[in-house]
Amino acid sequence: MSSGLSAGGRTEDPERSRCKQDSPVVERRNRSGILSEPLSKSLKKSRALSQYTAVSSATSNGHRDHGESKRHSAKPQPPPPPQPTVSALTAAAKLDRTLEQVLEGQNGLLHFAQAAALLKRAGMEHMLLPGGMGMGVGIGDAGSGASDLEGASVTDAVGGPVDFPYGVGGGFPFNPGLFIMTPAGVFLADSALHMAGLAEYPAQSELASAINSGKKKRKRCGMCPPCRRRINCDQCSSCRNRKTGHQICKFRKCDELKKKPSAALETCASRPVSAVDAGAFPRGPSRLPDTERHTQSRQERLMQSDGRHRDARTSGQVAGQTEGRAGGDREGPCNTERERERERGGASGLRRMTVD
DNA sequence: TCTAACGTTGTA
DNA sequence: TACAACGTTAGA
Ligand SMILES: [Zn+2]
Ligand SMILES: [Zn+2]
Repeated sequence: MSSGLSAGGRTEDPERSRCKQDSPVVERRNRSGILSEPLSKSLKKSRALSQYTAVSSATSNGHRDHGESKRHSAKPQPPPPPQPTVSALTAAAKLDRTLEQVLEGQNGLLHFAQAAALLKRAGMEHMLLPGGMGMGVGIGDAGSGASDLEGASVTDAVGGPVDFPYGVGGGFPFNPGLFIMTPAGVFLADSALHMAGLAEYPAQSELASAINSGKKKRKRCGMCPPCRRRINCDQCSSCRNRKTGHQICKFRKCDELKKKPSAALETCASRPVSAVDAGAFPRGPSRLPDTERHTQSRQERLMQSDGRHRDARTSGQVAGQTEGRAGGDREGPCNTERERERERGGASGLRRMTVD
């Protein structure tokens, strides 16, 4: 099974083919560090996401037989681990995972820290706050929390908005939800600025506008379970069709991106992404209106049910070490909020700030 | 310039 | 409604 099958069906991806032939167990890592499973050759047809989802629990890791079982009756599992040979591989994978997880966690926390720092600074400048915003800016925290941040979102790591360690600064609650972190920069929700009395803070970037207007592509939030996942399942249609589909593995598709921009905005804007996860905010509609989301329904469900539960680590392929790579998607926070805000009222959704 | 991935569109 | 493919954006 694992080995040599060249792409099963359609065009074989160069990536896969080359790796596969080598060894069944070989981890195929691309420049980004994303691992691709040895795609089962058999997988020619794409299975519906629902299928992936459905089975996931059962197969967590050791159970699923390689591709065969999936094809047969068992449903294909999504990202379950490809356990090729396992032993050595596993060990290596573990190391990788740990590493990347740590990195990721740090990355996420870093964003928070950055955002917090920005806000803090801004607050000080504008409000003449005493300096002690009480937030040491969790960088330090990041370090500690990072380690276990694996599947959890940053928010989770910090305990949610309520527990946000950064504390309150000068009366300004550093609620993670107020920060919109994107690879392009850190944005502050309007509400955040208002709270801090910085509503007038300049800096709305063009980028924000562009994204809002839909001209720019949104980016992965980098914090949701799918984003955290570094392994390409190689089983989903996106993976199998990577060449022509140009889509990221369904299990790695950012939750935010799965939502329509407008929908995403609602979600994000209403409450912080992380906060949402944490359940800290009452948040109204966690679900987007059908009209708003297309892909979301199936994909989201899929990911939520599967993706969230089983992390990349579980899956077996560890993906990227530092995902620093690739074009396009580095981790960043969700910018969907902006869009949403914009729909609601204008472009004042977020303010972008720069950190020094 | 290449690759990864987002967004859109078309088809089943 | 979901999948597949294409075009385009974007980072390295
Ligand atoms: Zn996949
Ligand atoms: Zn995400």
